[in-house]
Amino acid sequence: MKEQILETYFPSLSKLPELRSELARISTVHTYKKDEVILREGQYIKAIPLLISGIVKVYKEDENEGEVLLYYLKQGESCVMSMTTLMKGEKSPVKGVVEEDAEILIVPADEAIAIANKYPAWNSFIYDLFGRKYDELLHMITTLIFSTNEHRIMEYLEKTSRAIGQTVIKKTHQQIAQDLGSTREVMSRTLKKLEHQGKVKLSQGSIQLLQHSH
Amino acid sequence: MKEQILETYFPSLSKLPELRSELARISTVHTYKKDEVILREGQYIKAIPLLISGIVKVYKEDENEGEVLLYYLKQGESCVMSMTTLMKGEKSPVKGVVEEDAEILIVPADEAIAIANKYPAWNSFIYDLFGRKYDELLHMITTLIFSTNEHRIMEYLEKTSRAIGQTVIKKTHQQIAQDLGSTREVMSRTLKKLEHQGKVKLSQGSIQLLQHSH
DNA sequence: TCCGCTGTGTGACTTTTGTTACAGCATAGA
DNA sequence: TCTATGCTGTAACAAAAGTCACACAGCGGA
Repeated sequence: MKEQILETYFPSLSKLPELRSELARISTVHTYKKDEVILREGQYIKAIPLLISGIVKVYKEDENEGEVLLYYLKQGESCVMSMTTLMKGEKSPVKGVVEEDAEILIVPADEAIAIANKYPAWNSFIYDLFGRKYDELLHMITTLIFSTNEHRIMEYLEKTSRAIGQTVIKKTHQQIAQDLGSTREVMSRTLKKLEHQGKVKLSQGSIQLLQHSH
Repeated sequence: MKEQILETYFPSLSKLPELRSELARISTVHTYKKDEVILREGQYIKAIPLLISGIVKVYKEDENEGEVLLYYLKQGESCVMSMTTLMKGEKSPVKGVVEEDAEILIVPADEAIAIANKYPAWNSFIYDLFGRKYDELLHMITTLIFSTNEHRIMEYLEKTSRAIGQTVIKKTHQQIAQDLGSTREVMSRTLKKLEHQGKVKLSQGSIQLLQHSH
């Protein structure tokens, strides 16, 4: 059954039957509810999570100020920071919160290291994921430097829409402000502007994305 | 001689004599002059660079606007993006420019993949580096979101000072503006402010760092 | 020494973002 | 149906960052 899950959601880890069955043997499936914190900043990594279903939000906290949404983790993904942090024996620099009820395949830390040392395919999997998330961060940086808030909010809405697989995003302006490290008033003002431009439709507690910017 | 270099600058890749001699065998040493572009955005990765000496600046370009300095690469480091990008067969999302004349150990792409598949230590090395650079990006993001320009410039000066190993930074306000994706006037104004605070001393074409912010 | 180029300083203004303060709206539950 | 509470809209102001215009300083070559 776990082999079947790996086969379906983690094809790159399943090509080698040996790796697949070893992963199936050492991992356990857990389910988490919305808003559960599965990874705390400053905590040592005890396991590598492989997402089967649901969505996990990954945040970076700032010492004194607030926190920012970095990206979402979806089906077939894992928290890349976990792997590198684990290898270095350091504490997690990020926080993971369940956004949509999630089923997660948990691979214990020491077993994950053994796997990494034994199977090249595991490293390829991690490299691939790492590259993708790294790209997202790079894109975030250029947006922060070269774009306006307006553009940034549109990208946030698009990213969120893509993650949840629908155009209606059930979030308050306050929540969006928190995810972006800004304030409610600025969000309200900017969203109104976007509505006038016909890009979104606003209602209580939700926003419908009408047009994609790119 | 290359074994000696690995031994000295890449100890984690030298513990296993077998890996060390294999790396020595397949790699070649090249020297690059200041301002040489050793890695272009949009280019396929042909080799993994391991820095022996000198400094390489890594930039991310924005489609329409400018480019931003992401971080410096120093002795004992490598361009992490190269490895993940290489594994995925994609094009480089960043640009690498020599800041101080550099000696670089070049490991050809296909050989690097073979090494990664064969030696766990190589992957540990990459994970470690990746984690460090990822952290730098995360820090950059929180600075962009939660701090002022003033703070950001201080961090830039400190980072640069650390990289070159001295407190006098030979850069014009224009160059700094480019590295940060801002404008010369804003840099001049802010630097003047920092000088009044006694944090830096300004002269033509160079800035002396007097105090560290943290 | 003088000229010219590059680099720097700065005032005045615009745009963008954040802050304060408050009013009105929507919805769930009494 | 009414009301409390949370969500949204918006004006007015403040602060930060970017833009424009121009003066002048420093340095290197003719």
